[in-house]
Amino acid sequence: MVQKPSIPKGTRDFGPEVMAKRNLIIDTIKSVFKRYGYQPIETPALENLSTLLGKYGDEGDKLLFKILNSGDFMSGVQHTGGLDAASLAPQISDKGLRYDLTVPFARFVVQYRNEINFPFKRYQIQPVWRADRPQKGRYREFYQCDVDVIGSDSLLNEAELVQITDDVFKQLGIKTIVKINNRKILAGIAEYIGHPQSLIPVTIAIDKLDKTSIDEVNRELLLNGISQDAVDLLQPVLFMKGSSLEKFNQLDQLLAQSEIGKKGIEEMRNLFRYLDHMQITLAYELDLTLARGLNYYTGAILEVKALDIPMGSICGGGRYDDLTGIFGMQGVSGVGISFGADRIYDVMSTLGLFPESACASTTVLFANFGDLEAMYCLPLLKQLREAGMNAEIFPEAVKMKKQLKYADQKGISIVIIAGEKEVESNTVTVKWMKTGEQRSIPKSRMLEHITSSD
RNA sequence: GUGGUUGUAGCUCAGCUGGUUAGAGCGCUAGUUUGUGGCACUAGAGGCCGCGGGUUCGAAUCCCGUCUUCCACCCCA
Repeated sequence: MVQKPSIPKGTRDFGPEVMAKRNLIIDTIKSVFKRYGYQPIETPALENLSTLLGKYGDEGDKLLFKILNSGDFMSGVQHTGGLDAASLAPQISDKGLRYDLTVPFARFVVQYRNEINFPFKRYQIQPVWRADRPQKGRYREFYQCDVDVIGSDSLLNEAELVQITDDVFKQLGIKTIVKINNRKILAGIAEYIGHPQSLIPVTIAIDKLDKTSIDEVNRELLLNGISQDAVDLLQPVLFMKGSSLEKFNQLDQLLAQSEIGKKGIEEMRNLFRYLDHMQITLAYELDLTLARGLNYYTGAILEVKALDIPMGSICGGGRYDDLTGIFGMQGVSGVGISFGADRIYDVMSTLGLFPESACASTTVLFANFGDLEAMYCLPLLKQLREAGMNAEIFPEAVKMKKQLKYADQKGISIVIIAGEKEVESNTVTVKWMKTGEQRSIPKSRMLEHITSSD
């Protein structure tokens, strides 16, 4: 045998059973998006590296898949800077695979700004690629399902996104908690502890609080040049207890001197007020330790975690005030979230949340007894399909045992048996696979018999 | 990018400190049942022991490299 074929690390093939379940997730998400008035767009897998680079921080840049230029791309290369990847890469690659859907969307908005009707509500469900090292719940190619509304500052949008996650995860049967925070509050906290410049290291450090100990976090803060006094000031924030409303009241005290902090608190108060009126059924809370790395967020940030299972966030997003500014269009604010279809799949799969019916593709199978009998079946087959039923005929006149086994494994619920006897008497035998019950029916009444028994 | 881990039949795995024809369960095929799936019984097929190199009289087993898997970190969906 030749060497077995394989696929690149971190990528996957999806067989029919897996696809059925993936589609269940994606169809659910899509239908919810539509119900809130979002419209679909798609963008190319490839983007110019210039639109991708610098949007996700240094870490993100490293994780970009870069595409080699076509043709004799080495001919014009200057290697005065040495032969290392860093100096060579910009010379031999000017395209890359998209890293997420938000940045391409910002590019799209700027590019078509004159044709877009603002506020623009769009959804986008496509794969993205990251040159990460794969592990559980982390792939190099995975699907994101993004909803964003751009061109509106209203916090109603943030609230709506929470409502959407509520709808999606309720429908899929996943118990979740939505963690909400605000970059402005984080900035206020950075001001409060006297390190307004160190917003990013501070947030990254406190983001780890749910993973490591408070001592670890404090150590990291000190390592990043935060003074001991500042770390001491931070402690009451990290240990803040109580309901979201109680936390707001405490923050009022702490951040009284910070304009941006007060703005953040006000935003969150309003958001939570909206949420109260939306009758959200899943849990949501203010979580001051939620940071999120993507550095384009400026306002609300949110993340959804599945309860009952240890897994990274299955959904995340936030408000970005100036993502389009990078592409030369100022003053357009957007907010959006991204559902991780692959992680949602993993969660549902390990929790056994997929309904059995998710896999059934065909409802009715006609057994094949030979050419003559098959021709007897063909008009009946067409009749079922026209009635909207998924039906097929077994293509070979092999033993019935084999045909029934095929039906059994494919989850087909009804088998129509029409052999010599049935052809002669102008009937069909209808067999229900689940119960084993079967009945002889005049062929003219087959359709109503099958549809009425559903 | 750093540290670790894994790879044996289609799948899940066993194979002790190197020693003859590499095993099990499930699945698959055929039969018991010439027009009846699941259950049962019987028989059978199926392995470059991830790939490449090395040590040895002898390697699935030891060593090196490589790819892959999974985990922790980093970061994230």
